[in-house]
Amino acid sequence: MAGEDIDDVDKAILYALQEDARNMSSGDIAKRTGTSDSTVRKRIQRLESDGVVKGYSASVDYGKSGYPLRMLLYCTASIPKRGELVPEILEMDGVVAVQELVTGEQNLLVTAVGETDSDITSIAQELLDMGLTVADEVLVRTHETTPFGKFDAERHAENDS
Amino acid sequence: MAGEDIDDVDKAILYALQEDARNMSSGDIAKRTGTSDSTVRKRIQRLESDGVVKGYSASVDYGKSGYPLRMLLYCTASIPKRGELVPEILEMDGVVAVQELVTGEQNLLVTAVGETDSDITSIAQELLDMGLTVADEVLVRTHETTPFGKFDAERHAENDS
DNA sequence: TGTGAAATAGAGCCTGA
DNA sequence: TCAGGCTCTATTTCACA
Repeated sequence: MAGEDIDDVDKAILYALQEDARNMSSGDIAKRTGTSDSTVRKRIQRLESDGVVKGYSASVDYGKSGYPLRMLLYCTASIPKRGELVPEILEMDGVVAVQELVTGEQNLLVTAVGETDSDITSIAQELLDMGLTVADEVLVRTHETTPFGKFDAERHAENDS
Repeated sequence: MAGEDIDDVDKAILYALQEDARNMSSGDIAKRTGTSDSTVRKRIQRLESDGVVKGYSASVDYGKSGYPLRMLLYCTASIPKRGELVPEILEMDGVVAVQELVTGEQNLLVTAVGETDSDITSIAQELLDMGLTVADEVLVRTHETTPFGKFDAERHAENDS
């Protein structure tokens, strides 16, 4: 019910918070949007309580912090139990992400980070112990993310009067 | 060269910043680590300049903000050009992540977000125009992330005096 | 590591659509 | 009635020693 009422100011806020969630002040965003800092702060609170903003996280280079291995583990779970398993998998030491995929097979994609192969195999073993099948493992060489472009007002400057 | 000198204080900082990069003050982290807030702030600056912390980003629920489609696009690129293409792909409107995979085939994994199918097919077309082959597309039902457990001092309380 | 100046966030109030 | 903007106070940050 808190869905589609995302206007251009909200998008600009979301984009700014994706660019730099820690150092971007409400005043900075206010300057971009032509509003006041208190308005931006209240908008952010609303976006948070509506669940549009789920949280703020530092992006860490795991390689530089001593954990050079990043792997994708493709798992198969029975359909009814798939969703219930996700929180448990997220608690596992070394798992940084879990995605439910809409495919017949290999419907859980687990991203694991570790220092050595044994860290990863340990996670794979835990997944097996939960009753999951680990169908494939792929090593990730690089991983880059970027703010969502459709929140960027600059790039979508077509329909403003 | 800025690699392995990550001590327990650094790990606690990294964990705290992954938990809540925006609202976690240096003082909060100082209380956890038994140091002072100015020490924490200087540590953070060092982690940032060393590239261990790559940035801070808001985690957005794209579904609730009007973009319910999240897809994984598995692409094949010739090995020599693969790395050079990544920045260009990240610039594409709707792409939120690109990963280089260490496999013979399907060695680029692009995560795209959109409102409708045509948003995604548009991205797929752009990838084709770059000379990439889109080998497979998978819809993502849910996507959850979590802080890296090995940075959590609580969970690894074995070798403290 | 600790201190003082500047900036930022949060709560309450007021205005206008 | 409610969202935007203003003001005041408590925190937080930054630069300095």
